[in-house]
Amino acid sequence: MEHRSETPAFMPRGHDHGHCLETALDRAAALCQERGVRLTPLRRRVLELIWAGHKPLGAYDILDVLKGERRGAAPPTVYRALDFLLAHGLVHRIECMNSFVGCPDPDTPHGGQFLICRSCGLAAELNDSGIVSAIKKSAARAGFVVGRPIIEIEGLCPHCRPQNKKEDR
Amino acid sequence: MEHRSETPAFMPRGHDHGHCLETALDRAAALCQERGVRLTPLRRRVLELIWAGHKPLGAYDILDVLKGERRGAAPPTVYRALDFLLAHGLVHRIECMNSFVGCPDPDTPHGGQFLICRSCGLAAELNDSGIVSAIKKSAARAGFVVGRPIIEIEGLCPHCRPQNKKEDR
DNA sequence: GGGTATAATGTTACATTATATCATTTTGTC
DNA sequence: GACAAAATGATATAATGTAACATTATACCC
Repeated sequence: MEHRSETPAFMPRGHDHGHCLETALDRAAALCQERGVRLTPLRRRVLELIWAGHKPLGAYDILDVLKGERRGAAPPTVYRALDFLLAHGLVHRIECMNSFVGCPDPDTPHGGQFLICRSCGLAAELNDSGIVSAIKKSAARAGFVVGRPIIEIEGLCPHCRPQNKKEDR
Repeated sequence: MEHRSETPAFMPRGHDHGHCLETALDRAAALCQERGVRLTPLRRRVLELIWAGHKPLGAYDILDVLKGERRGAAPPTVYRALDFLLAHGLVHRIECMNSFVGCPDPDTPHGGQFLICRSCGLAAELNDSGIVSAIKKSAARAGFVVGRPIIEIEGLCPHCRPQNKKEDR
């Protein structure tokens, strides 16, 4: 019924983020290679900026960095790169924050469900078939055919919730 | 496990929308009375405009109408009324559309799940405990405490989906 | 390697959505 | 009526996103 990924949804506090970043960029390169599309330096850089952490990043946050690095960086510069990354499942858009977060599993197309901590701002992606099937079931009862479900769950992550019952850290 | 409301999620095509509107305004008035808050003419008017149909309405769509009715209507006029209506559960915000839709059941505070037709733009609210519990269960597994779940499901409504198996219309 | 079509990016302008701030008016209460 | 609080008016600006066209880079064919 439910899917368990190899890595925890919320990474432990002191985790080796360099590894996350490197893995993400390598997978992106491989995926673009396979699909015959180009991960240009700009697109790669935007992906890298988004993967700077596990907090969703706004388009204009990205732009602010790019402005210091490229001559004519402007909104379309960022939005076009984001369009590409979104189209290839390399990042997801967090609607309720107008922000973007890296996808840890871009190989198969999917929507994903997002846990967003209201305290520290971290976001984690789930891919739980139980949630999706509950939605499909309920929607079907209303005669509705589900396309893309947007699921963004605001709350408190394991690091920020009051009594920390989690073993790690 | 699941909740069935008395009215269907998507109203039939030729339904008596005047009834929806009247009911919504009456309930809003009663609710504000109970809570000792003021449903001023402006707030009531904004609610009425949102309830003009079952399609989510943007703040600036509302503003365009208000501009023809009041001297100094400006963005804050609308956003303040919306803040009030949101705070009292009279309307919901649809994040993925930057739009607002009337709540058919404002008496008890709730988030709701929204089915949004990509063809005709109609939106319908669900309140399915199965979806919510699936989310809570999956989130708990990640050590996450759920606050407000945002669930917006894009797809095709009973009127717009290809083979219409629905009895009504 | 040069020519050509396409993709990607640069550039400018503008559209849309939302908030901050202070002034004024209205309302409830004494 | 006087006063405090709430609501609205008014102005400006911030934040987010897109349209349109020019230029540059890349892939492909010969």
